[in-house]
Amino acid sequence: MSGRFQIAIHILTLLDKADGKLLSSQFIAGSLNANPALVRKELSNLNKFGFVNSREGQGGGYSLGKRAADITLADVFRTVQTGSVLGSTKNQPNPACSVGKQINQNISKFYDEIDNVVIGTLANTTLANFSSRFN
Amino acid sequence: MSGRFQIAIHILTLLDKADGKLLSSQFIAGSLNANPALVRKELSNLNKFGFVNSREGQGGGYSLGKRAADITLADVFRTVQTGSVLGSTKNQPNPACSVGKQINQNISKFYDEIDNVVIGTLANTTLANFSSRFN
DNA sequence: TTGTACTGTAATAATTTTTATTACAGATAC
DNA sequence: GTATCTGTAATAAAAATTATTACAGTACAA
Repeated sequence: MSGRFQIAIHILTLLDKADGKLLSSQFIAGSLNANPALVRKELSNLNKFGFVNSREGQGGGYSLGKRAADITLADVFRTVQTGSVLGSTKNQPNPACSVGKQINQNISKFYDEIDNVVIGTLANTTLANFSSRFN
Repeated sequence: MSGRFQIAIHILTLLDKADGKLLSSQFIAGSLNANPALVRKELSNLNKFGFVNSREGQGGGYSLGKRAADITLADVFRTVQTGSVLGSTKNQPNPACSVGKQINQNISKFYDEIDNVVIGTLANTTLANFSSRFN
């Protein structure tokens, strides 16, 4: 997987600490040491899920869209999740082989179970909780 | 993450089904629909961990190095694991920012916890169990 | 109403990671 | 000795990720 989850968490932690004050993508990118356009893209995605508010124009920027106590890391994870945490499952095994024929189905089902365990665990931590670990 | 875990599981399932009979990397690659050299590389890695035996020369090939009931998917996962299941943590945030300064440490610790949950769950399934799901 | 400082988003390029390919030395059976 | 394997390295191709650039749209403020 990419580093998107970490970026999303970082962004949301900053916004929580900002306590309602708007932060610009440039400021956030400065903390992340990443590209403002990339950060805006992630912010745009978080906005789509309602975890972030944005205001355009001069003096604009971003703020949390929900209370930090009402955002779990499972929620955040879902915004960036693409495949399974155990890896890609896009092999195209040989259907003439009895194992090859069934492996994708068996792996998929198994991977889904693991993903659910991960999400269940992530749901135990809120943004407020995570954020409180910073001085 | 890459597709290595799936490949490793696929290989081991084939070897379990082969029931001691040696399989060549070419045969395995045929089932995986992947490259023999890549498969040998993964087999070589599994061998390093003792989960696979190999025999060189004509008529050679690979077999399981332990009983399928004694190999858990957590064991297999460890052979291919590089970073956390939640993604790479190689950002270099701004140390001048109070969040940036501490985020890597906090994320690392948190990611480790999740990885442990995953590994704990994977430990509940043995290769024998997984393999039995195939007709 | 014009300039300035933002977001939103697309297009493209650079980088990194993953996978494939090729090659060949070494081992073993026949 | 020759054919058939493994072991491994070097290299190339492909895919995914991240960075960069650009610019239209929006809002504020002088």
